[in-house]
Amino acid sequence: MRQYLNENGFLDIETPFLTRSTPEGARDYLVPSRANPGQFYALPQSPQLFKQLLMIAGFDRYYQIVRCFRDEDLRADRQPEFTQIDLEMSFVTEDDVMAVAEGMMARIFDQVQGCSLALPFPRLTYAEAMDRFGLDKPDTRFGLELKDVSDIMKTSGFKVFAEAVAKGGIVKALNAKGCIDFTRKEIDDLAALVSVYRAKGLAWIKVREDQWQSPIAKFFSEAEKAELTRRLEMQPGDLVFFVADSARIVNDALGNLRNHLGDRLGLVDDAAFNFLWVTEFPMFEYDETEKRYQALHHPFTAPLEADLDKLEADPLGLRSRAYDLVLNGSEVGGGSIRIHQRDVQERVFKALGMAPESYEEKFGFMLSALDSGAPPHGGIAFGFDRLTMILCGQPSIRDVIAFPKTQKAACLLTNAPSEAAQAQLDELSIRVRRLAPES
RNA sequence: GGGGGCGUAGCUCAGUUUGGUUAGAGCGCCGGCCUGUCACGCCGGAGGUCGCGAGUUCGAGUCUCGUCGCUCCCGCCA
Repeated sequence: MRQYLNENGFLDIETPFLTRSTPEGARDYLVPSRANPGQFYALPQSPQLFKQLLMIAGFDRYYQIVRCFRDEDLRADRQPEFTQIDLEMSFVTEDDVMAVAEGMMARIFDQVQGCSLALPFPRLTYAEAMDRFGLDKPDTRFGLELKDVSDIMKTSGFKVFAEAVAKGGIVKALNAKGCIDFTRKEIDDLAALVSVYRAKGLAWIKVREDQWQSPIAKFFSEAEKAELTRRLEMQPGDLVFFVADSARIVNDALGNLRNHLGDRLGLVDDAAFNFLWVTEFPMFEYDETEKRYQALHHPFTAPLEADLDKLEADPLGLRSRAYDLVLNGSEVGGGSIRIHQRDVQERVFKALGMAPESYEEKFGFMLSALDSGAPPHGGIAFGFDRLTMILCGQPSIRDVIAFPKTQKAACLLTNAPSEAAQAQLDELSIRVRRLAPES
């Protein structure tokens, strides 16, 4: 990686770990400042602003293999401290960043796996990924694609489907080819699986030679059946699943069901490395709890030029110049072309519900840097641990991290975290509140 | 914050459903044999508070309750 990046004119530059907390994004790890009682540093979630400032300062190709910190709950592929291969380039477009990323992946896979990757990697827009796979990180090692059947179902006699469409939701289907022998219990178990993603049910049709065996088939007209058969390519022996709800729930449920079935039916080639770019992510999503828009990627991502007028008019319809690198259904990298104009950056902050005083206080240094003639720039960061995990064929990120944290973010070796001595706390002007033993 | 799984020898695990004498296997370890295959073979051996604590029972690895830990998932992860 270093060789590749050095050869391509990238300069390795370190950025601070003791930095300031930023409002957007994951929960920060805070570090108390002894010299400034009552004040705290935050460990960086990524060197995002620093690398942008480096671009503005004239370093046109930067990289860093850097530890990042996010205080969120752990998963099989998530540690609270993790390593990114972080890079940024000036005067570039998506294509330039992707080409560098592809070249680096090709080098890594050639040297580590001895396999040559086909370049360039396929690209899929976010909209198409969601439509066909239900997830923004589709595993393209197998088929089983989802099909939207909302238009057929909106007038059907099956009220659950028709009403879901009437309320602005969708109905999608997944044809599990040849799975007609699934037992009632197995189907019930799959229904339980999708209920985790808030799907209220899992409808199904077993396609027999002469008829459909299904709790819902009786609600469909002959015309509807014919159209379903055509669109879902239904053949005798097939088992077709349906979920109706909001688009978010339907995609989440069927997308995860698809991955489950792909694995269970042995459709996944373990030796394959399927890379895929997902592009044109939405700029914002709506946070129901906080009642405001949130950046899907981060607030410094440039909106798609063609959508710029939606920034105020239709924030949810606004697409961004963000891209993710997906490998075998796992997000292994993500980046974007950044905002390099102050007025656009301010409009984005405002769309996020931040008042000028607020963003001036938190990001004033960034805004004034943009004022000083920022070049168009963009970059990407790869999850090094996650990439290594996949390269090693391991199911857990802990398998490739020395001294990993447990799921409760503890280190069993050193017994960290631990209580601090009173003298240390005194120096830091920190008073610890004891939790009540029972509550 | 919520739901599930697991905790038995140094390691990986079986045994728990239907409670019953000395709790098993593979690998590893120790000793011996073999000795032109010191990552082979043969023989023998050491090694376990069955996570912890209560309870039920004549009797608990097995059942009940509690507790601790690990783990997977949902939420969360700009």
